[in-house]
Amino acid sequence: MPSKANNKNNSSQTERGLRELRSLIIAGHWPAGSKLREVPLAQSLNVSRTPLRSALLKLEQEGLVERAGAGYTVRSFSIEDAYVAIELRGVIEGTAARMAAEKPTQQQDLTSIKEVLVKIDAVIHNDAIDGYAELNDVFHQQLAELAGNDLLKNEIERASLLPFAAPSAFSSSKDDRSRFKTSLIVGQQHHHGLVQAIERGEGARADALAREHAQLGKANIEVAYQEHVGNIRRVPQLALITAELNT
Amino acid sequence: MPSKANNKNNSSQTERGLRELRSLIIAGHWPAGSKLREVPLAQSLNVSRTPLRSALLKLEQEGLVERAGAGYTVRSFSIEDAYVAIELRGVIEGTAARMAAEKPTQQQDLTSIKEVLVKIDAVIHNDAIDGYAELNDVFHQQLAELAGNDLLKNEIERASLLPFAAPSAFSSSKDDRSRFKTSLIVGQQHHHGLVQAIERGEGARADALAREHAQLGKANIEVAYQEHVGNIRRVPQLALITAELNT
DNA sequence: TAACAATATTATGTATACAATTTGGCGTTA
DNA sequence: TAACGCCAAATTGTATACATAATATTGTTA
Repeated sequence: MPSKANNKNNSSQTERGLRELRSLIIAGHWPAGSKLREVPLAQSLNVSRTPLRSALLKLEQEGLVERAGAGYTVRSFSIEDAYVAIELRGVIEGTAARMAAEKPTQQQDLTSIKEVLVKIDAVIHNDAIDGYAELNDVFHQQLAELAGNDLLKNEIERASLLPFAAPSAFSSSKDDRSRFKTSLIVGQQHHHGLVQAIERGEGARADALAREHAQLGKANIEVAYQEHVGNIRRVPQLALITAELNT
Repeated sequence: MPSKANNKNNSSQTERGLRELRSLIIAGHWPAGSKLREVPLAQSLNVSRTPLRSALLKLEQEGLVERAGAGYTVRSFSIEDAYVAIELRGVIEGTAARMAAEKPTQQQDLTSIKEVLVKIDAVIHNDAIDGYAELNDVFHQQLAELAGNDLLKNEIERASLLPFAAPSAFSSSKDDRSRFKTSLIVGQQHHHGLVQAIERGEGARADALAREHAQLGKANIEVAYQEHVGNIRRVPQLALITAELNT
């Protein structure tokens, strides 16, 4: 029987538990700092303790939970943490963009990322902004690959893991449609500039554009935060941000 | 009985297995790409499969092993990977230094890092360069804390995990003592400049100095690589670097 | 002889019983 | 009454048996 996907990555207990636990945490199902008890957690997720512990180790690596003596607690994030995470993603993406620009690049290396650019142009032109988030993620993924180094690509993926740090975080806000469309247009301008800079070997420009591009994410989070202050649990990506600073 | 350290972090099976397995891998005990079988590995490390699997998950996070279908293989690194890892550390440390400079800094925040500076000055003046590596690590740790954000501090630590990426990698080379001492003197100049830049709020300078400081690591690795080409297994930090590019 | 498929073997994935440690509470004592 | 230490309960750490999936091998067929 031709089962396309290998079992390990999709339907294993570890993977199921990881996915469900991750989305529960991101959704703010537990207040920051909550202790996660293995036995009741395993029961409610319908897995045994062994795959649950694997999932917890993975989530520790992703930064969503942290050890506290024995066992794990849900990690708490301050709004400053969110800014720092976005800043870091921008800095690392900038490094990748610079390295991509500084190495000899063939025309064919840029064909697929240019196709994504065209698609995003169309999405914005048609006001079909629902499809934007996915295409934006693809663009950033392609960008990460242009430097031609797996280690760097992995670090970019890692820097995009936290829910408020991802390139497409907050890209579906419906509160202020005109501000949001402006953000899309400016962001796409950054995208075009990035590809052009890489094509021309302009490393410093590519770096600067990637960093400035990440600033859009900060602006988005800031708006979302100001609009929902005192009620941030309503915003999916802000659910696990506590108003106070964490120690 | 006053056991100072908590058991979990030092004498647990997981921790023991992790430490031993890590040092075996770093020492190049297995050729890159080797499959790590759980049962024989567990036997040779005198732990059961459960803590071994925890250790493997941790090592995957550290980047030393990677999944390959079922189970893990020893990750292979190219010399370019080493350069990228150092570059990344420099970039992230640079971001931390910049943020430290850009935030209001009290005099007292800098007292402990300045003490480290004085100690390193003494070590270099006395030619007691054996103590340099440890003090250098402390300096970089203090630097990571000056930005005042745990998330950033964690990322710096992470970027310093790979054996060739650590701040003090190659800092005990005995092949070319005079070149090495030059490297120390220049590096310490960077250290002084970094603290001064942070003190004066010169963010761009702090960033640039941290990046340039990391370049010393690249230079060291390059020398070690050139000297031992075809025989890199002799150099501890280069043991798991394959001459060829990895796919 | 080469390629495919069935099967046997070996590996990892999972569940659970047990051990060791942590944690909270209670009682005693200064 | 507060603090210390001890004890008990609960929780995580570890080992191992079993289930399931991956891999190698062997036989058959074109």
